[in-house]
Amino acid sequence: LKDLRTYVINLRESSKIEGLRQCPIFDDLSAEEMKDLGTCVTPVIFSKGTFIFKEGDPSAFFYVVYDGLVQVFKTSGSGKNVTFTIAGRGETLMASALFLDSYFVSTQAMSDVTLLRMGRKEWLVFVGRHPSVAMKIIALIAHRLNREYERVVDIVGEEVELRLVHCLSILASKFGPSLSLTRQELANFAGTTTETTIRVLSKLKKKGVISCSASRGEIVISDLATLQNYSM
Amino acid sequence: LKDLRTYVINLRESSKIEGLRQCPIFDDLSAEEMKDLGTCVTPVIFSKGTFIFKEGDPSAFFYVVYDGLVQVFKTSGSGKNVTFTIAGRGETLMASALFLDSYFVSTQAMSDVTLLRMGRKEWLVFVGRHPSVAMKIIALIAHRLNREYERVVDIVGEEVELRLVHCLSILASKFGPSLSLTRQELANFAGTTTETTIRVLSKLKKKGVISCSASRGEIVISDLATLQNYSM
DNA sequence: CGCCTGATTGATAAGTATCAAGGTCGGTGG
DNA sequence: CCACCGACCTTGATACTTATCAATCAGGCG
Repeated sequence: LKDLRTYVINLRESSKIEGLRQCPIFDDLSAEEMKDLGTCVTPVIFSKGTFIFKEGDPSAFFYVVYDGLVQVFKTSGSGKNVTFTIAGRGETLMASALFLDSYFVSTQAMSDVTLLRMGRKEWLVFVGRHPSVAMKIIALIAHRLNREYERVVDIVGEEVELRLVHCLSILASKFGPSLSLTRQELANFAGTTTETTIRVLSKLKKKGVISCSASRGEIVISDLATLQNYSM
Repeated sequence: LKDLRTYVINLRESSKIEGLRQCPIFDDLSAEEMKDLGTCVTPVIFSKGTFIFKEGDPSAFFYVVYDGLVQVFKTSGSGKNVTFTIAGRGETLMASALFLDSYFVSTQAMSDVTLLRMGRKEWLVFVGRHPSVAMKIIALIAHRLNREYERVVDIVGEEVELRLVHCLSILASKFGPSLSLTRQELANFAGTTTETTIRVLSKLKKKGVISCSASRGEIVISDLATLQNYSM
């Protein structure tokens, strides 16, 4: 059992519903509707490092993160990984991909992760019956799209230093000032190399923006305000 | 009247509906529903070079391109433009932005352009009443999002040459082998400079992938197949 | 204690942007 | 009709940013 990397678990109905409530796309649903939704949903655990799905897999399940962190990324032709987002509690794993035939990104558990999942068919039917959810999904992807547009502008127009600062800023406003990330993971997120990331981080450390205690897969941001309107 | 850069025109109801029909998000609507939609829509002309809306403007209108080409882009802090897409007949101009408070990209007429537009409020009500449209929109943005993800992977992981080839490939499969673009416009699309674009194009010309007749704001792709599985 | 992963630093090379200078085409106005 | 002007294209030389390669260091875990 110990080696099993993915397994279904039991969770009280109330916990499932509470988990779903974390997800803003369901904000407009009544208690009744949430209860219905809860019955369609199965909790699943993926242990650290497991792939939840891979790019190109047929899109079979809708997922909401109940607990843990999941990395969402693509791998380039030359084998580099680019991380697009790190999903935490209450976030969906590409809710929009279910509207296409296959997933267009890969997802991997960064820690042991509990997810709530639902078959694609049921999900599509559910969304079709709840326009409010559909509209929230649109708003959500619009945000994502904008973020990617900004990332492209950043990569093309700005220097690595600024890009890394933006990434840190995004991550810090989502997860707080203390980030559990290796330099490698941050590099993937910013679309650069580990070495360059390290060099920039030391620079930022000198300027006092990030803390010196940053070691072994941890980065601590001491001055978020400075970080956010940083301009080299 | 000649100097007026934006003006409302009249169009027969049947033409409006025909224009809307070009847009795949309305595929599932009945003739009746299309007729209703048609009455909510106003045709507007923007002359070449005019901005239809700018990044940050409150999102006031939903637009479908009836005729002409529209550039969708963002401008970086350092003043560079990055083009995300070139919208032609039947395409929406960021249908998803209407679900946020403001536009997150700018749009500019690349030629004289006729658009069909509809107030934001009516649009949101309409989508709320037609789940099929909402779901098509989700699928559409999912595609867009995927394309941006791919673009990021390209920029980070591949060389300019390959990136330009991808851009040409995308444009050619959309607009045919003969593209009316200046090198500058292509450069913005690929996220590089005019000079680099030119150098790559001459290289491709030597290899016979694009035609020599490519001059004065025109690029002719002679061998799309080779282009599509090009690998330097 | 030794191994393995992640962090760090330095030297070097490659890819592109930038800057500079000309060339070509098309249109406009005298 | 011709000459000029401006927009676009082209080419070359140079500089800068960042990736790559190589080597070392540090800490946790079996």
